[in-house]
Amino acid sequence: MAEGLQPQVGQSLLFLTDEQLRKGIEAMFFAYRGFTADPDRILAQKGYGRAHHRAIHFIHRSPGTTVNNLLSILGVTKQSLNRVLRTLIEDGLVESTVGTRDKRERHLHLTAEGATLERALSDAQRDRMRAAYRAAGPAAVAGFRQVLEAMMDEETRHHYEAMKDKTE
Amino acid sequence: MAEGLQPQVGQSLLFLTDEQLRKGIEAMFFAYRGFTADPDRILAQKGYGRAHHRAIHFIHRSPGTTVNNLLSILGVTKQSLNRVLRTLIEDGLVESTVGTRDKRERHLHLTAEGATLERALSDAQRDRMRAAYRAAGPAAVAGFRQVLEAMMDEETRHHYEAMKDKTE
DNA sequence: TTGGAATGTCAACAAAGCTGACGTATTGTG
DNA sequence: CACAATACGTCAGCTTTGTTGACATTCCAA
Repeated sequence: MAEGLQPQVGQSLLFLTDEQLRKGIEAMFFAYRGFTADPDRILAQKGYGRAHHRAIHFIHRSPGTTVNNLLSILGVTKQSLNRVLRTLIEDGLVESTVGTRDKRERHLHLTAEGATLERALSDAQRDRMRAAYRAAGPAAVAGFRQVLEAMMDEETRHHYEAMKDKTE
Repeated sequence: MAEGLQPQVGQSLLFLTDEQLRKGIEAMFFAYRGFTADPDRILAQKGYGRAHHRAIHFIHRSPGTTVNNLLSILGVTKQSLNRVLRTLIEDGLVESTVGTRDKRERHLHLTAEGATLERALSDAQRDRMRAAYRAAGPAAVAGFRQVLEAMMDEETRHHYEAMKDKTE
């Protein structure tokens, strides 16, 4: 809508045409399906869904995290998260312990069984990611990350940045 | 799980470490939320959801497409798509016409009102995309697309490729 | 011409999001 | 201390969007 109105400065803005943007949008849609396909298959066997995967991922990522913290990372309501956490705790994949400093808080950890599932899920997802990275090469990967980061909401980017340097 | 076992060839495989892959996975998760946030707000006002957006997008993209074709692009069941299409048709955003050659088929088009909503949705989504592209630059965008394409399922990539060159 | 394949519709159910209300335990503050 | 705020859990009820199963219509080929 806007691009057609401005003169192109050399060829440097060709990547910003509506057509290029539309392709990017569709690429994002189709790629995200591939991105979730492998874990989805594993989850379906166990009777879980993507919501369980997300909880498991971020508990693994930040062991001992509180419910509230998880809530703000996932961007869902506590009722919604609670439904998922309850089943994971009942099934013995997640452990919830009362906080020592603040007893209102619950600290979340994966049990051995939970860690096993986490491993299976992230192995599957990483395998595809690795294949894509390898096919595209390091320079493309850097660009990939740059664009994704620029696409995030301001607040979301803070969560992302905060976790970025944890283990490097 | 696998990376630690192989010797790194110079520094060229550093981008394939589990840690790098994990960051890519989280970037994908967080970015996708941003990617859908703007259209979601518009849709919520009108009482629609993401499924309506996807239908509208691809009908706009391929006017006259059949239900079956749309089905294979979207990767959902016909019953699920049908519910969405029915409301869009009832609300006068989409027109369904019986096929002339094969009367079993329905050909789908956007009405003027449907095209207006499509415009609003894709403007919003493109605005964010454009900002991200502009911030990252043309080289990063090329890499972004490369990695996304490599991440798609084989069959999905065919859909993507088929639509790629339609208007260029 | 008739039976099977393809296309699309209706019904009922499940996962996972949401809002709103409320209970309980704990913490912090005036 | 009294009381407000915080953290968490839960119940009820609704919405979106996916699923399977059953069925009507249409086409095509034996």
